[in-house]
Amino acid sequence: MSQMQNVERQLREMILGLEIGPGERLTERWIESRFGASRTPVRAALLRLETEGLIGRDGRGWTVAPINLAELGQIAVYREAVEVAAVRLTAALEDRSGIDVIAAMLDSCGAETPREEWHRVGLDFHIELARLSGNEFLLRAVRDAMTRLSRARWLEVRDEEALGRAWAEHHAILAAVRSGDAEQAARLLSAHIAGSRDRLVASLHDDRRGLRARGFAVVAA
Amino acid sequence: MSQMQNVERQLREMILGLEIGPGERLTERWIESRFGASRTPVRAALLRLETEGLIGRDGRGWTVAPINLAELGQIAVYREAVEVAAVRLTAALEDRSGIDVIAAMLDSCGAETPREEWHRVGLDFHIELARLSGNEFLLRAVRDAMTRLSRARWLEVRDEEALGRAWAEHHAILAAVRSGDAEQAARLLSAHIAGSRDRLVASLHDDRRGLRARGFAVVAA
DNA sequence: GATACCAATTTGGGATACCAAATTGGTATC
DNA sequence: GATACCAATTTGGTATCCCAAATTGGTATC
Repeated sequence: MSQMQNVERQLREMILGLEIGPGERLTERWIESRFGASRTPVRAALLRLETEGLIGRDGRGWTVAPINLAELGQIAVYREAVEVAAVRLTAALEDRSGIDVIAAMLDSCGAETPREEWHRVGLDFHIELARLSGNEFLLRAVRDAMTRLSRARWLEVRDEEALGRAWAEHHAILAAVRSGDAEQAARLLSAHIAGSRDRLVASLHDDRRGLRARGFAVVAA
Repeated sequence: MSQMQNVERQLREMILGLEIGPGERLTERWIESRFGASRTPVRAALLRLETEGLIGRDGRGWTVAPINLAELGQIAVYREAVEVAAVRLTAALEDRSGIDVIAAMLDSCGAETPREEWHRVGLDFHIELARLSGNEFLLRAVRDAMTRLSRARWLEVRDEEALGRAWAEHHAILAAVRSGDAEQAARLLSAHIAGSRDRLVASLHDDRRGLRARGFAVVAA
């Protein structure tokens, strides 16, 4: 594993895990000393994370991307387009057995499952569903969208009932795809994404003072 | 303009302009001497072009991305999803006057317009149409897709009739968007993209021997 | 006390040196 | 003539050094 991949992976995890807060300033020298790498791999990693949208340039200097409520809305539109396209492709496949693997992944979450696991499974559901389409670009788009949504979803206040509803909606989508009903799958997926977006934006909007108090930059919609 | 941006821009133009052929090997030292920059900005530029899909790693070393017919098919599916989503958004806008600017762009191409200009306008039409949606992610996706298609479209054998048909289809799409008929616009755009893909892949498939003779790596569908 | 100004520090951009792995070219052996 | 092997070269990965611009902190002036 090269130093650049090392720095990239660890820095991404720190950002996605909110160990480095949204809006925080980053200096190449700090990263250098933090991970024990020289500036060359550090800069390479920063360039890559920039294309992922996790960090951005702030004039001279680097900044962890803030939580941007308007952007979250645009991402929802974007992912709806690509996820629906992917699910339509998958529903038209002859072999849709990959669905069962995803269903098993959902079922691995129970009442005592830690919150981190729910979070990961919730993201992976959409990524793995897109993967079944066999289209690399749709998959990449969904993965990219989920990466950008990851931090916001982590900050979202979700009760037991919301988790259960998402779980049920996921299963309903899978059932539609399994039966080959592309229209039904598209309908359910669209509704799921729209509802997910509404709850997410509403939650962050309501909590924005608390988030800012924690040092997290939140850009209004 | 930083050296990194300089190298990135010039190298991108050389690749998209086929001055460096698909499949060709690149060494950091050659780029360094070619553009008079040191390795630091060269490496930064290579990392960025890699995320654009224009170059890739070939174990140890860099390779200009080959023309991949299977990939072109996947890109068509991807761009159909995002372009249709964008056009639906645009058709629902109150102010759709941006359409006229795009129409003027199309009309600036006439019988004596050089081929390069037709090529550029053909790509920009889709990018600018996506921009009207106001969704940054849809725009980025379309721009990315058109960048990846650019070299292949340049290699496509297009007769006068094909150019005229594309021009007419573009105008028909604009007319549907202007009238606010999202369904019609989506239908026309889908058909346009599918037809465009079929002609492109067929043309490159038929010419693949000639392309390989020119030193261009062509990966079969 | 406010402000204009200057020096010291910090920071990102770039250049260069070094290294290990891989490639290459030639040579000796059979 | 084919092949195995070794040295020289090439190449990407990394560390380090230098520089100009920007930021900062203090100081002198009004």
